[in-house]
Amino acid sequence: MLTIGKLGAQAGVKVPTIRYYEQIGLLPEAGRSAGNQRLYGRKALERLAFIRHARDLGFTLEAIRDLLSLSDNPEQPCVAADAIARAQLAEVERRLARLTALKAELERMVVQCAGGKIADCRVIEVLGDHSLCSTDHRHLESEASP
Amino acid sequence: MLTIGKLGAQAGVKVPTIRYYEQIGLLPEAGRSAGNQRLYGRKALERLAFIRHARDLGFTLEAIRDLLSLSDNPEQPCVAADAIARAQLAEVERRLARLTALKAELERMVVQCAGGKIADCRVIEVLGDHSLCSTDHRHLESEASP
DNA sequence: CTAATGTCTCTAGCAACTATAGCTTCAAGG
DNA sequence: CCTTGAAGCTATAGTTGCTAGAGACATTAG
Repeated sequence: MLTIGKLGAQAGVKVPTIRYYEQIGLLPEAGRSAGNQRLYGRKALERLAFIRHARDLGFTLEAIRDLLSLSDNPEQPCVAADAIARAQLAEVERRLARLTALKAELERMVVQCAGGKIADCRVIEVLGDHSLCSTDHRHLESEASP
Repeated sequence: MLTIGKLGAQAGVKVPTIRYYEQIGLLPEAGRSAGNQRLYGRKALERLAFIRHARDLGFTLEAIRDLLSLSDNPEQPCVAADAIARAQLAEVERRLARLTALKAELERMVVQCAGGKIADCRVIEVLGDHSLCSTDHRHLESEASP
């Protein structure tokens, strides 16, 4: 049996985070010792590892909740889990595209800063003036005006 | 003179967000009309565009606060602004690396889910079992254990 | 002049934790 | 056996960057 501290160390999750996961129902309420301390077994460790891993992959806690409920009834078809993974993949690809454009722009900014005064600093200038942006990068304007 | 709505439309920032920026001191308190409504001029528009642009590039509001205070004294050397931009670039590169690994794993998950039952679905398994991860993708274990 | 839209303040909420305070329990050393 | 320090407990509040709602006042189009 593991105390919450050992569990957290093994799963790579901080102690308050484990209690938080229990509080929001991602982890079942743990059994307690005589002195009211939480005790965990192998199943809890696996479940927490699952959550940890999914978080690392960028799944929201809501998506993880869905995945867990799927894995709790393993006779259902795989379609739902597949859909969740596909949605996440699409989201990841969107973020990748954004970050790539963003990186290009930041590199441009950094390269152009020749160490002069702020007055001629391209970092400030580029941030202040949209027209200095690279060609067709439109900075989420579509996203931000709904 | 622009009302807050026009300002927001021109800068691509929602009205409550502008009030929020004023509240946390990123924008100075705006002048008011006879009827107590905020009124903005060209300078406010520029400052807001700067903030908007920097947010799009992923700068935190704290970093933006620093950049703004820099640009308010334009006789200083550029080094600080350069450092902020470089830090931002490094952070973006970290996120890119993570997302790229993540995408590979999600693709693997989606491919392996061939439409069977959950019981044989790798999507769940991959997330639950670290050892099934692709080669050397270590899922931030280093980052998460401080 | 009225109706619709816009703006005002204030409060509360979102995700996903993190931190603090003030206690109790546990494991190990002397 | 006792003490001390780490680890645990609960409960509450804070974080970042907004977003949403309520209820009242201002402005503008027809």
